[in-house]
Amino acid sequence: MGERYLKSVRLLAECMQGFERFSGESVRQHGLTHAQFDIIATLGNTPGMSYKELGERTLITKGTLTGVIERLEQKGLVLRERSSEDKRSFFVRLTPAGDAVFCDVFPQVVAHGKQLFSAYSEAEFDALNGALRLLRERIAAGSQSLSSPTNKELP
Amino acid sequence: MGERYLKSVRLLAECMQGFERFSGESVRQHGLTHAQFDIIATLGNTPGMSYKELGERTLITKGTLTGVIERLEQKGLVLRERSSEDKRSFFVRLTPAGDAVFCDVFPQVVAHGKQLFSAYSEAEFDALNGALRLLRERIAAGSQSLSSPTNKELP
DNA sequence: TATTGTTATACTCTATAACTATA
DNA sequence: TATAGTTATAGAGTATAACAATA
Repeated sequence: MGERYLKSVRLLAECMQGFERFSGESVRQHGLTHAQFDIIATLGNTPGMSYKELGERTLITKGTLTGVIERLEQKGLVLRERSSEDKRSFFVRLTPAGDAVFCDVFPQVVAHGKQLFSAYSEAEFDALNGALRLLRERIAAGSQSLSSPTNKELP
Repeated sequence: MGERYLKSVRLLAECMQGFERFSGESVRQHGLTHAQFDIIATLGNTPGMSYKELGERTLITKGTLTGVIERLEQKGLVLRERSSEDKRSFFVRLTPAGDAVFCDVFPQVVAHGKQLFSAYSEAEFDALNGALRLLRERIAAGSQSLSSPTNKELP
């Protein structure tokens, strides 16, 4: 079938995979797994967040998250504090050491990325970011209509 | 700190993650893991390929690949044949059952995708695909200068 | 009753390295 | 020697479900 958007999806996957080829090596060299770096990168440049929010952002389910955070805590990279508002909830944030790793690992990813994007013009940046921003919007809109079970597809 | 392309990378990751939110559920409902679906999707609509090529395309290392293929073989979804040219090498391809799964799982991913892209205009498609195609090219060019000269070209 | 996070189970993936059999 | 794939190992991620404490 002429499912045209399949090409978009495949392109997206190929680009993401290509980028992971870059970043994966740097991440592993720092003794971090993909899931662990996912957490570090999500917490980086934020004041911290709850397990729930962290799980939603990283697509890591709560049962798994407990273990991943535990290992990062043992490495001294993250900190857990009970929320004062909701005593069921934890607030997770990077320690100074965790922030140092974030700042240390990311430039390495960035160094590859810089090389990758060095040939980009202003216009090409705008085109890429514009296209991705639109896609992200549509994905977000689609997620909403899917998560509510009563919502059927539109004509 | 004006690393502008970091925004592109983040957008790319968010889009990919958003799409995985869609596809992940369908894939798991069919009893496939992410890695297994990765193999199925890579073998789909191809005459088959060697472990080596499969590993390069999916970023799954050879030691892991043995196990993943083994499980897919036990499920009757893939077939391994010794290459007649190079007797060290195997040729892996989907069985009819595997192809059925590919055709069965993919439309479900596609059904979500179709809804997602239903609001896309011709121009928006062109913009997205053009931007992604350029990015893929640049990533490929960057990869060559970094690691092995494995040249992958798609039509 | 619903939600946040923990624990338990069983399995899969992962990196790495040593191994075989071809080349 | 080099390459394609296997095996072994130890650790980590994963889905799922039952559970505790809190809301």
